[in-house]
Amino acid sequence: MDQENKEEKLQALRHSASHVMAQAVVRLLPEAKLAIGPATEDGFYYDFDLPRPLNTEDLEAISKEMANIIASDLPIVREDVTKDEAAKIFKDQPYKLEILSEIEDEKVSIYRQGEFVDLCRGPHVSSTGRIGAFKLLNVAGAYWRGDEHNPMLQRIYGTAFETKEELESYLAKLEEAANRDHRKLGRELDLFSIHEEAGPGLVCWHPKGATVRRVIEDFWKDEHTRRGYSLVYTPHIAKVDLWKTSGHWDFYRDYLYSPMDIEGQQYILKPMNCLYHILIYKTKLHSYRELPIRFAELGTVYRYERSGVLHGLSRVRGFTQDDAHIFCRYDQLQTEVEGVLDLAMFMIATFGFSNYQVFLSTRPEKYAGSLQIWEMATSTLAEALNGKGVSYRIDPGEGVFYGPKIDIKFEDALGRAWQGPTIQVDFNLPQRFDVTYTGDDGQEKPVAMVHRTVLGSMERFLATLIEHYGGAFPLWLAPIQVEIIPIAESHQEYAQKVKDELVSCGIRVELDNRSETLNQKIRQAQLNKVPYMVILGDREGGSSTLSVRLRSGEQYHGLSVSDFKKRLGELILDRSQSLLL
RNA sequence: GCCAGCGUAGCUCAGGGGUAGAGCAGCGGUUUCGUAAACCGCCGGUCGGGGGUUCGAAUCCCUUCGCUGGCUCCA
Repeated sequence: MDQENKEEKLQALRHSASHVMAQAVVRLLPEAKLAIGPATEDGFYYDFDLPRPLNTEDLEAISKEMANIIASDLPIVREDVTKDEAAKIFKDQPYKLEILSEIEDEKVSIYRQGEFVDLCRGPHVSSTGRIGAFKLLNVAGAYWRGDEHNPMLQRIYGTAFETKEELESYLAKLEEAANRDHRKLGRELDLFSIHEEAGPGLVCWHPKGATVRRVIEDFWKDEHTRRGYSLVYTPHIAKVDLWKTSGHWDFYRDYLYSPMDIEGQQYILKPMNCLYHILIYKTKLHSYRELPIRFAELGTVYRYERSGVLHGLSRVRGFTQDDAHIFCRYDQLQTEVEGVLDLAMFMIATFGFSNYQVFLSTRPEKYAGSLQIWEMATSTLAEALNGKGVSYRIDPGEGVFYGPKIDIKFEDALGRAWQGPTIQVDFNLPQRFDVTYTGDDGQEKPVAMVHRTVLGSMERFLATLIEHYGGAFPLWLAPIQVEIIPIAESHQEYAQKVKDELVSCGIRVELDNRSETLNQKIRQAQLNKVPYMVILGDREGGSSTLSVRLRSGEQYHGLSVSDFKKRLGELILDRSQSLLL
């Protein structure tokens, strides 16, 4: 069976499972009002308006009742009825009536299974017995129609598959994801912490996490310099007037922290770096010959995020963007965008991601700038993508109000999508801040401005990397690259010598001098996911060699220190994903 | 911010009205070991904070902070 067909079948099965769940809920809590219950990418949910909150025991009871319904194999039958008839059937179901009132067709379809009936477009499996294996996962609040002004409903999430084996492998995947959770690994591997005393969403980088971050930042800076960017530094606060001029004070206020008073002037923490880059640009007049100018900065910004959305490193209140702004002529736009795409692809590949998807977001309803300029910029972005041979999907109307954008999402080792590079054209700021250059005709012209980030933010990117690698960073990123393990005290002198030699060529080495057993030391190094364990005993000391154990289990014996050193140097230089010597 | 759940030692967790427990970690010893946990001992918590009910609260109630899963949003 082809993939698409199987996918559709699974959707129908899950949708039916959601109906069965609703039926079970109504049996147990007859006052339940039904909202909606679709299939989702990996399961299904149903939203209910219930007289009381659900708890874990309820989920068990609902599961049991669902099993009964499935066991009795009720046929699921479709009926087409007029809207009036439907209105009678659902007279006690206000949410269904609301949906009904918005359907334009004369006839609507309803699905029945036993005593249960639901307004539904379908399709469904033919009977409840066809639902192979299901599991209810959790209960969550959800606003009716996703609008926070509407009442909050209770949503039950579940998943279903044709076979028990598929369900179990899905649950195993969930468990794997939980094991790779960057918050868990961040603590276990001593990478970072967030403190209640300091405030939520504010991250402290521990030495090991800071090392990973520093390696990435150094790489980032080198790569940007190589590609014609100029690195800049700008302050963390600025007068609020700047943000009033930019329009952020009006459009973006919910994300800004309250101003602080400094000698009678109002200052805010900067929520973005672009305005400072514009100020730098504007310190002098620019000729068309100087463009493009590319200012890059690992700029730390602060945004107010509602407490409920904070999440580990991936949603925080203070973060460092790998930001850059390109000031160019419109005729340079395509080349510039192509350059950013090149850089983005290079970065994605270097960090070990192989699958990604590209989206081009076009003009939204509310927009700045003229139609022509939108048209031009959007087609320029499209041409840049075509020019690079990148296939992409269009996200209609999803552009920012100030210009169209390209978003790249990449998939991690578990197939989950993460927000990656974005490239945004901006018509708004150059106009508001009068950002111009002098053309070859001596006339002042508006610059084309591009905001772009490749990694997103250091915080979120590190979260992605931690989960992608499950904490087992490739050699070039690993906070500790080599753990030296002397077997007994008598080997410490040789161990120190080996350590010094590796350290002298820039390798990050730790020597485990503790009075512990070999097994214990290996175990610790394994748990810390150190790429190489160098084991030194009588054999090695006597022959001036090394025994190396990889965290993946392979072993090498009789290596010379110089060969090991040389090989590590190569692997690090290549930013290799492999550890094999 | 909203709904639900959860906060007990550095970590993982047990205990659910009668003066706080385990394992790991840490510390002190002993052990000097060949590829994922040596042995013995010790230290460690005003049970997130505040208020209340009670003779008595980690336990029940209220409130506040934080975390988790969602909703909304997003780098």
